[in-house]
Amino acid sequence: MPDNTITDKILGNKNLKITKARKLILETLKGSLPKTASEIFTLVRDKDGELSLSTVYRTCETLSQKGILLKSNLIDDGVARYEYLETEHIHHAICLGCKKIFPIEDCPFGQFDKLMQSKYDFDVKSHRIEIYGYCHDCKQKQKEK
Amino acid sequence: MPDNTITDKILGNKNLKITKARKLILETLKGSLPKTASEIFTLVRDKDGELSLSTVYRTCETLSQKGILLKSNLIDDGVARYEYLETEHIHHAICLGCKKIFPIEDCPFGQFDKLMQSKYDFDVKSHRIEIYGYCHDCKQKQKEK
DNA sequence: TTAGATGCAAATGTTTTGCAGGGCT
DNA sequence: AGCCCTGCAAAACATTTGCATCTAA
Repeated sequence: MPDNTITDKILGNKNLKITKARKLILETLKGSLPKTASEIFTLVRDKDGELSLSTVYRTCETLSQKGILLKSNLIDDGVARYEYLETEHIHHAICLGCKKIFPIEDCPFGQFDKLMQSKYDFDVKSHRIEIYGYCHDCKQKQKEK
Repeated sequence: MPDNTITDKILGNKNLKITKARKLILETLKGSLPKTASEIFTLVRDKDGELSLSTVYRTCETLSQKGILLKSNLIDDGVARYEYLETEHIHHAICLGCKKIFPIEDCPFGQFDKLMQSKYDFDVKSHRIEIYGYCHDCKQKQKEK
């Protein structure tokens, strides 16, 4: 009676045990914006199961090291965030006003990796682009000041 | 007898008092790679003056908010780093092996800001590109394993 | 059965803050 | 003089870790 969900496959392929904690965290993060450990903790609790905060930290760390999640500090507020690493390539725009994170589908990076290779002898594994500015809403508010 | 160094001008232009702490920190950061608060603390101490660690934090925070420094968490090790925001546009490549940070002069970003504007109505103030991979040295070591 | 996962509580390390004194303008 | 800046020590947070218990393979 194998209930092979996508989540199970992901974990299985990386030699990771399929546990409640891992499934809950992946389901919480899937298709959503980057979240902090304590946000994940709360979301999981609201949904079904109980997970300790340290398990959230440990699990997110493990999944990040396996390349399933991406750990980042987009907002530079001293809190790490984890996001599901989609196969598609996604970057973010961060509003300096409300600190909201907007996903950006366009990646202008095309052949840059090759340049890094030839010019710096640097093997590019991944890259991240972050854009800082003001979103539509906050732009309005700025004008009102 | 105005000894108007560049540092003084920078501070003056932003309506910031010219204090020992600010000068020391700016001089320490100028033209160097991103540094943590405690690295700055040590470097300043080794050079001339005494600064408390909390002053380093407070000053870096202030200078970041004025756009003189850039605060970042490039390495995702839970420690914030501050760097002097040069007029020229510089990005970084971070080696996943030794965690060293390499400055990259090339910016492939040309007209991307305009796209952000028209497609997302997002006012771009600045952007950051981070590249993760293996530097020349660590590439060698990887092969040896 | 057994290595690996989890929960709990305590420890660690970074960053922030309150308050009193000192320095810049 | 007046307000902002700094030092010190304590507080607040985020994250990690040790150890005992549990669980997936």
